[in-house]
Amino acid sequence: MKSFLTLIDEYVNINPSSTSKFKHLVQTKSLEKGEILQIQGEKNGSVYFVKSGMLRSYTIDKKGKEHIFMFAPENWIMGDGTHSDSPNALHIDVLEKSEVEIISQKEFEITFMPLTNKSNEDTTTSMLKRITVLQQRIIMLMSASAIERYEHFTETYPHISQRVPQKMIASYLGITPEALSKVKGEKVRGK
Amino acid sequence: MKSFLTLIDEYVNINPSSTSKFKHLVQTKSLEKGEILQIQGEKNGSVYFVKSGMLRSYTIDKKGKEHIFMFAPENWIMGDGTHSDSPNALHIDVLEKSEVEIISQKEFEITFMPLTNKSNEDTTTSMLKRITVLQQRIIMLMSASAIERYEHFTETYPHISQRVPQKMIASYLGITPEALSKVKGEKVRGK
DNA sequence: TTCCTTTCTTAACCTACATTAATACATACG
DNA sequence: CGTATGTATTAATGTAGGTTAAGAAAGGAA
Repeated sequence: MKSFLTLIDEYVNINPSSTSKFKHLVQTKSLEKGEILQIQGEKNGSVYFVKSGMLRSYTIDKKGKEHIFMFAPENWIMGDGTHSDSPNALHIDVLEKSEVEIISQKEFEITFMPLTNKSNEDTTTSMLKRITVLQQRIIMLMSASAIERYEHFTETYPHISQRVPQKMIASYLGITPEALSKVKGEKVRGK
Repeated sequence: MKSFLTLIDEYVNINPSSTSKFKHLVQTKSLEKGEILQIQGEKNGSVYFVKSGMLRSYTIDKKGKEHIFMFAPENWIMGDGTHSDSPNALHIDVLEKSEVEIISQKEFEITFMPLTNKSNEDTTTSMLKRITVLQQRIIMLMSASAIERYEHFTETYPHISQRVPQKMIASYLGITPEALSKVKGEKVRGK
């Protein structure tokens, strides 16, 4: 995955006339662990390219329970997933001290995505990939047991599973930390 | 949602030079209930626009259990969701006698999607919508009980829930038909 | 280092949903 | 029409994972 500014540079090399038309859309920022970037239900959505560190997105349900939707370590893009004029579906916050590039969701959709569609096929392809990943997650949730989902997660995202607390992995998998600890123990011992 | 041929017509009106360059990509077909259109794991993926009737997609897990992924009634597009050169993630078959427009997934990605991106923003927007729907389904699976998911489904897709057998709704929700029958009964009586 | 907070584990008990099986009902078909 | 096949309901029993609670381990800050 390329950063926003990288994609803009590539585009500007091809269309030098538009030199600084795009760069001001993107803001580079340092973020501290614990910072809250956006709130579920509000409308100030942005899209983040993570240069270093890690972000996460999550929902809080009616019973007050937190469900992690995704993790975004370096070189990932994190966004709300909904359209820019509907309220945010997700909270987004910072898990590790991070460097990010930020663009408002509206500009991302209106200005940035059409631009990348012309200079390369990146955006469309990455949306297709995203859809595939979401599909697989749904299939997992419907058909696999807690321990199977855990093993799939650690195999698919080893770099993430080693960096976040286990209770967050549990939240991503849709189970409680106690249940995860239990099934892990059962597997190691008797299986 | 517009049919493939409608989108091609709109494009050809703007670019008359390309008149019959695209139409031969799309095949219109009548399908009988029970026909199997594609098999999980194979590589002959197509994308279907449903003019009438209904299709469904589903996986079969290791234990042989079927999990319905989505229903596609008239004016919906049904596809595998994966990239054209990876094996199909899903089975697709026919729930009701249907009329469909068919395009191979490869042509859909290479020829058709770029075309619609130029003539209108339809494809990108509809991919964003698709992502939103998948996200909501994941959140539902992680945070809502069986009866809550059932009610959400019947409210969101009343036209579908009245046309398919209840056991298929259960399969879509990720529970057994027996469990669905039970929670519905409990709700009607004591609540 | 020491204290404090967060995270992990274990265990007892509880609940939502799965499994199995029997019965009733509906639909299709020869 | 009657029989076969698919669908829905109900009930008995099983189980994965939730809840609660407490102690152990690990990490952070002064």
